Amino acid sequence: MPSLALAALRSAGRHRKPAACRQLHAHLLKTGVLSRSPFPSALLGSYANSGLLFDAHHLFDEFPYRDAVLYSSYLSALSHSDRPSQVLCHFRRMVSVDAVPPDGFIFATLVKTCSRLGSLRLGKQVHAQFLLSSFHEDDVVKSSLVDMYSKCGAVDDARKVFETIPVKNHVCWTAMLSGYASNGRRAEALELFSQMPQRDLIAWTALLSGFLQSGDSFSAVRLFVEMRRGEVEIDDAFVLSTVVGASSDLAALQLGRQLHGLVLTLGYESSMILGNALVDMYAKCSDINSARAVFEGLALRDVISWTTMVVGEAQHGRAEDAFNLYDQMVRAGVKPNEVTFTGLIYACSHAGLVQKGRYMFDSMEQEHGISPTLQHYTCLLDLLSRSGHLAEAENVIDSMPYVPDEATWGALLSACKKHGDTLMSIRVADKLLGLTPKDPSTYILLSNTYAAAGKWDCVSRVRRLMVDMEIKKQPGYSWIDLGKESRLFIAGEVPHSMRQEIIRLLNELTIEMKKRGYVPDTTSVMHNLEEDEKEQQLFLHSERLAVAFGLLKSVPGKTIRVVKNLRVCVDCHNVLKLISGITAREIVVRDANRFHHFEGGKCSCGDFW
DNA sequence: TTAGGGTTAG
Repeated sequence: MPSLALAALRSAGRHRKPAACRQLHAHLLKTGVLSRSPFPSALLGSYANSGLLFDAHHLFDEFPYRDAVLYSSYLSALSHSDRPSQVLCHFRRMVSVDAVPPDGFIFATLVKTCSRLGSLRLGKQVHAQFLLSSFHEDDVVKSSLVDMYSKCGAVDDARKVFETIPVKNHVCWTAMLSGYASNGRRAEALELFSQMPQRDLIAWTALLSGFLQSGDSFSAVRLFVEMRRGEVEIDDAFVLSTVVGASSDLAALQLGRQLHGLVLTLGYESSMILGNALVDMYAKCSDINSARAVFEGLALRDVISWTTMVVGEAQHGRAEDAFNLYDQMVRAGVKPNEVTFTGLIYACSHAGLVQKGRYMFDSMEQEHGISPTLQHYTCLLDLLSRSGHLAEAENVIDSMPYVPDEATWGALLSACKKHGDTLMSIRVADKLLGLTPKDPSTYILLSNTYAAAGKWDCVSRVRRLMVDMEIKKQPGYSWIDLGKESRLFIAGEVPHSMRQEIIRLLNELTIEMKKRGYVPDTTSVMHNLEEDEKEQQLFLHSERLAVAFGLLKSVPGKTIRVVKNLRVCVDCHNVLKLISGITAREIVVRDANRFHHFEGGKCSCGDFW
């Protein structure tokens, strides 16, 4: 009978059945076997797995004796929880109060905790203790060390530990593989992958996800195609979620649609996580209506489902929809998290809803107990400064409990420029320059600010810094995907094969635009050029080339979707509005910051971006 | 009782 109870307990934990765990707890108490090993640790583990961390705490605290096995279960449950740092307090208690020395199980859990905390320093301390212990040959601990070093970015240290494992199993191979791939060490990842004795689905997923994490979404998609050609059976939703994430990143709508089809074919449409990934994919691929349709079809929605949709609506400029969703979410009893509020304040910021944004910022802490992070302050500052409340925005920086970073000062500086406050923009630019920024766009912003104020000595200082730090202005490029054909356009470079057609169309459109009052706005061109040269530069901005290509090549009447790596400039924004009116076509542009839906001469952002 | 792969912002 006890073995049946044990099997039931493990099953309840594995299948996350909290009610069953509690019933079994009562049963174990009644039959008097609760204190008999391995019931205490098994029950504790099942409680933790089923999300009943409070019951697990209670069981642990009330237990008459706490040995290494019980500690092991408990620390493991804490290491997987959302507060892994609690492991450390209980570890100290284990050693000092209960005088239990750590064994291999405990070491593995400690290393896992360091990995979750992202603390390399602590990880090295635990590693040193492990080497001094009598468990120093434990391969499971070594595997966890490989994973910890990989996740903390110390890939070479991971490799050193990896080499000391005499018989390598799937787990340590995958940990090492993931380390190389997620830290951008592509060649070594592929080399290791080719050496693996067996490549299971987890290894493929790790490699694919590693590429995605290191920003190489193209490789991730290529790898998925290669995987599909082989004999690996997709029997869980992990790899699909990852590759759907890659198509979001690439804004590859056609690919995303195909993957959605595959998800349905393979029967994973009920996976919430995959559903969340699809919602995000459609939103990021500019098809917000499909995102909404997938969201409405989700059988179960967690905070990530709601937040993904809220953020999607916000980035598409549909602030009212974002807030309606938020109200529904709260009514449905789902507790918002810090990301939800980033999305909501962002929605206000991009719709000029200053009062509402201030209110959301306050309610985050007062009504939901979420302390604002630096990012929330930056969002608030962005909202205030964009709307012209520059002094109040600067005041946010002075009063917030964080040191402002490049993004914070950058947001304020953009707003100063927009509102023509030269004195303040110089003051902010000086602060920003003192931070030695990393982002090329910050240098462009600084250079433009100083140039506009005629501070040429500062302009040359910024230029020198760019040369010294080998910072290059990122060329603007736009990408258009017409299904059968996709094309990349770089600013100033018209593809030879279509040169005449594209230039002719843009010229014709310019004539019509001028009839409708278009005057080129060259303020965003930074070089000291003559006015007509500046206009020529604008004329060849990549998004215009891509839209022209779309107008020439796509099915008439179909929405034209373009992705741009930088922000759309003021002049292109005016031009795209006009083109959408002249050609009666909907044009959707995803730029570095948000989405613009141009239709009938207007943009969904209300010129507020 | 311990170790590998998945979804939201930036």
